[in-house]
Amino acid sequence: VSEHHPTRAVLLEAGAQLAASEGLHNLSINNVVKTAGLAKGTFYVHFPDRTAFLVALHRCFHDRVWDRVEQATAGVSPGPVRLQRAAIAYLDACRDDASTRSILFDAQSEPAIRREVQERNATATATIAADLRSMSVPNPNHAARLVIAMVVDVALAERDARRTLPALRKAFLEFLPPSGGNII
Amino acid sequence: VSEHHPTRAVLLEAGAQLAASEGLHNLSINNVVKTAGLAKGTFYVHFPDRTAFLVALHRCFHDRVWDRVEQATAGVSPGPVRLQRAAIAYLDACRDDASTRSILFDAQSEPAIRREVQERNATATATIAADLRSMSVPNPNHAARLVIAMVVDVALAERDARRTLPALRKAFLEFLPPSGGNII
DNA sequence: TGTACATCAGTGAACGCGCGTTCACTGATGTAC
DNA sequence: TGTACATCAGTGAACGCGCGTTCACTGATGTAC
Repeated sequence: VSEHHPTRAVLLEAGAQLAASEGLHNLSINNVVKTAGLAKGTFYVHFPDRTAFLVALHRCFHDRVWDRVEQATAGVSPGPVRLQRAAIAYLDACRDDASTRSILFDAQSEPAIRREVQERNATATATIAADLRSMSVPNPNHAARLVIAMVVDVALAERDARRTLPALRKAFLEFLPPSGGNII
Repeated sequence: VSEHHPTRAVLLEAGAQLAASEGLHNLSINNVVKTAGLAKGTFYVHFPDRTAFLVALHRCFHDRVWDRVEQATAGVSPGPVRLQRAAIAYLDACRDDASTRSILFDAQSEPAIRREVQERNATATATIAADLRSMSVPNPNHAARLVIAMVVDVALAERDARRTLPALRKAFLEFLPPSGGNII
């Protein structure tokens, strides 16, 4: 099975579309192939089982979002500016993606996805910790974890509101140490 | 159906026990009645459907935790001390309750539970906002929301670790404005 | 050019399974007279 | 005290349903000679 087979992409797109319409129970294989306009057997040509599909779906989502974060922070050295730019790029990306809640939050009730999220978060934690360390925050790794918790919460709130929530973003940025609040 | 019927309590206890053993899929009615040692029909004597059961289960959990928070903050006026005491009581209660992850986090993929959590969080937000307001935090309501996000994240981390994580708690308390870190 | 064969994405009927829910029934308890 | 009836928590077999997964098959494409 090629990693970039077109039919595989059709299945993943159908999955993202169903994830957008509230809830993990919509993400049954029956629904996915129906939405994709393919036979049920085709699903198993491209994915060994449902879990593998969910993991692939999550990777797509994360890659999409992470690309935007990297684009926004390319060439910026660790510090408060990079941290703020990363957060804002992340929030904008999540706000624009209708599958955010299902894939980022709900899907964590599947153990396989939770492991995946933890791995991805480890990368993000390291980056944010570098920013915080350069800002002389005492506990950079633990603090980074908490920053992620806040950003994810803002992302989910904005997704539910279907728009940017500037006051909430501002409150978040004010939680960051000293120099915060200067580039928004 | 009496609100405090003993058989009802047996069903809820069985539910809490199953929630403790990783995952919402364990919380099928089949499993609940098997664990409770009752016939399947008995379930429907006490609960109209599965959703109502999950909501009741969540209320039990929340009441248990909230009692401890109120006990820890009784008579303390709004401010940094009350905020810290509430957070610590909350964290201790969640750490000691094996069903924390399933009921606080995973169950939110059920719309009915999410509504329930949002209601309960509204109460908590109001209390925390009062504390923050007395500490002259600019955006008390939004800030309170973010404080909850951090506390919940710490609670889940401690639950997974099955122990208190003092460094993480410290990092959290240091995110709180000025006077923070003085009573731990 | 034509023929024989291999490959492999795609198909869809069929499978067993566990789920949530229903319902006619049981049997203990309480009440009326 | 004994009898008739009402109540209602508890029972468990049965229901239909949608799920994830399997598998023998199709048919288009590529390769060998």
